[in-house]
Amino acid sequence: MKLEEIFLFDGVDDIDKGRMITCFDIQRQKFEAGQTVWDYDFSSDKIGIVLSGNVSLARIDSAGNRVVLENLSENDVFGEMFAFSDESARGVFATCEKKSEIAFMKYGHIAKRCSNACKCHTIVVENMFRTVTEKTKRLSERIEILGNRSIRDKLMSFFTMYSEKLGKSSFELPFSLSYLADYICADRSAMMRELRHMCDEGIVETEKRKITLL
Amino acid sequence: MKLEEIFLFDGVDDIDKGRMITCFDIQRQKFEAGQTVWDYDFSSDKIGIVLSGNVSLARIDSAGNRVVLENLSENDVFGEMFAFSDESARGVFATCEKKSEIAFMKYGHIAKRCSNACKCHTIVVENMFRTVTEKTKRLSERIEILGNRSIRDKLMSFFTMYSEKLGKSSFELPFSLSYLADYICADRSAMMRELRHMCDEGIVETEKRKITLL
DNA sequence: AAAAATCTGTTGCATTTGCAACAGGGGGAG
DNA sequence: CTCCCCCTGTTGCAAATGCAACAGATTTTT
Repeated sequence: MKLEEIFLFDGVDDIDKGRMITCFDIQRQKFEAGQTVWDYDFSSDKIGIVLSGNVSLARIDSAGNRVVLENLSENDVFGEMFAFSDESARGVFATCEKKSEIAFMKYGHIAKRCSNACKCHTIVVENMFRTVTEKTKRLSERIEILGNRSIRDKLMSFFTMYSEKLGKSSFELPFSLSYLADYICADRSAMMRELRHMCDEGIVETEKRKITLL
Repeated sequence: MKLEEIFLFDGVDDIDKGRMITCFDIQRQKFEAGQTVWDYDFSSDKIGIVLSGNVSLARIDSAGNRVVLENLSENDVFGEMFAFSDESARGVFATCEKKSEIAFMKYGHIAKRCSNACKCHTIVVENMFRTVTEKTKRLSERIEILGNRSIRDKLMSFFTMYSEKLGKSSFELPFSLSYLADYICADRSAMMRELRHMCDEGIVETEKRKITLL
């Protein structure tokens, strides 16, 4: 993806876009699948924007458990969480799932107006705000799902939300069942078992990744 | 709390503050404990800022389960999540825990520059951005905790995070054990039992709300 | 001061869940 | 084609969890 296409510059006219890209001092960097983009052990006010590929933000605790916080794809931002905080984000890692390219820039360039005080900065801040807000929504949805105490309720929450989003009671999962188990933070085999029970009871119908709510 | 003290206006000089408060058309409203501030069934681009008291944002699903998404106190914002979205936020309610006062304003006033194009608008947007970012962090932390599959791991995640935040290995919980059980989305009695086991194994020491990590 | 509400703490029991282990199928790489 | 990897699907078993129910302690309200 080109830097000009980053969501951050939506609504900014081409001439200003060019200026801002220079002014923001954006670094592009390519990563291989499995590579760690950076860990947050050293504080930094850099943020990353995914230009291509897939990046996942995860935390690994002292016991070695890995919890995926976010899955990021094209035009998603990460690192804003730590831009302000003085406390370090120990144990948080950004890892590339696929071959990916990422644009890095200092958060300060967005928040503070540059010395030129260009008008279009306002638009950029608004775009950034919109993205962070959407992220808040995604995280809240996830909490809503994880808040359920049984696997069945987690699945139903997820299915219902996804089905409402698509406006269809029958749909194909956008990812593998393995991934779904990770997303709802449950054991895969236990999830499969529960899915089977739900089928038996006539609550849903499943066939591979195709789910139908009854 | 006075409107002048809202985080949104941090860094804005007094004269501009006064202007903006007028320009933003902020409505103050008082609520009793237990009262519903609003439900998001009807879409709206209003956001709320808690001036005093406590407000909790929760979702109630079709089965009647209640999952608290956020607990808000003085100077916290809510509703930004739905300011952009066209899809309704069905089943999300903001409820006052205590007697509370809330300031309402249209999101549009923050994001778009007003016709006067006052310079200080930029500061306000930055403040808003900072708050939303902090919220993102809070939500991520919660996901990290809920991501653990056992109550023990949830507790350890929470205790470790909180203890690191305070820089002490011994601390008093900022809320009741009942509340803690809700926060980690576990059954209270099961949590108490697990807490006892952890004491027996010498991992922690507990006495009422006082926790000591060993 | 009495009454009500909330919080802490405990127990038994049925159910759910995680874990470990295995097997077949499909797709991509060499 | 063959090998390898990942995904789907299943099972037995031990352990963890939720649920319901109870009781004393503490706090708040009347």
